[in-house]
Amino acid sequence: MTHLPKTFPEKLGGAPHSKQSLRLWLRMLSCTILIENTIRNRLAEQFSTTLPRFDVLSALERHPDGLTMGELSRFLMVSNGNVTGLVSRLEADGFVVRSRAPKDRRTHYVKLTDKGMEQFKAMAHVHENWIDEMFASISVEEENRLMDDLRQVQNSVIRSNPEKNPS
Amino acid sequence: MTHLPKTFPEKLGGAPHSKQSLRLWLRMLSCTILIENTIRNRLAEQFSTTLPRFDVLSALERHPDGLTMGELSRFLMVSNGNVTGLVSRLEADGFVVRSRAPKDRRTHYVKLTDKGMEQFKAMAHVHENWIDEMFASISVEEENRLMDDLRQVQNSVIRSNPEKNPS
DNA sequence: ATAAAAAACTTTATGTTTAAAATAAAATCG
DNA sequence: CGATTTTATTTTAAACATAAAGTTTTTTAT
Repeated sequence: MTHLPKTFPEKLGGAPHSKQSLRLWLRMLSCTILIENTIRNRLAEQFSTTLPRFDVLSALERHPDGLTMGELSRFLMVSNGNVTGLVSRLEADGFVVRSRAPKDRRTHYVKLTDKGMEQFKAMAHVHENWIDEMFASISVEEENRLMDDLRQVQNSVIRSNPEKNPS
Repeated sequence: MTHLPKTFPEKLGGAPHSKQSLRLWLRMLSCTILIENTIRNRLAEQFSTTLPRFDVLSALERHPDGLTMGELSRFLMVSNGNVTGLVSRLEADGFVVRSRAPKDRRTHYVKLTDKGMEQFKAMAHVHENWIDEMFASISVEEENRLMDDLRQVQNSVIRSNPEKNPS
């Protein structure tokens, strides 16, 4: 169970890598949670904000022309109902604004306000330093290799799910 | 204060790997969310359950002697209050049992019931197949490399956070 | 022995998240 | 044109999640 036998009894026809993929997935997950929790704690301590709020501001900063609610939810890979609540709270705090599109009155465009941009910039710089610190003992070669391999994983996952990509 | 090496060339001149580490982190994150969402959707469709519930059952299956609430929350890397609610719901549904320790009456041991074990086994097999499918086009070499590199990342993150490891 | 501190867990308040249902506007079609 | 369908978003209800404060029990230091 924990140790692989010397003679690896894989079937010829394409048996998977035993539990190797599962272990890899669990390591990816714990690694991600570890980093996420670190960022979450520091955002709370130093900026009194939360990771989802930071993620919304970050997404909007990368799209200066604004995003619709649906685009935002797909970009962040969360449900659309989730985005509604987050944006409402951020709007109440003056960090973002919603505006209806003149053409299609169903769509709402969300944009950063000046206050939101300022707040994000202050956080982004520090946030990037946290990431740099956390990855400090990873060499550039390792980082490039990880980038490539993770891209392969993304492609593999998408390829394995032909019909619907999860929201 | 930190355990950074004495010669830390990036500290002086400027940006370390530029925004390379940030990009890597964002790719790790999107990759993880992609897989998580896939699993979440399939657990809902095929077993009418949720990922957090599956995670609890999975953790308990790996610890047949049971876990305390605190051990469980640390193992899953979630808050202790979160575990209380999850376990309460799972207990109400008959998948787990809580029992007080005779020695230390503060601690509650959580264990799988037979029903919980049966339910988990049914899900675990299918779950492993999902993972295998998602990683189908990743070679064994890539998987091993990713395992190693992600271990490096874990170590790097832990090393960068000397005082408190995030819960 | 007794008070203070620590540990294990729960509770509370707030916020996040999802799936599903509801609403509303636009596009399609007969 | 009017009916249907599709699209964009919001609302709802339940579950999930966190931090902080509270409860009970054990340990430690007087």
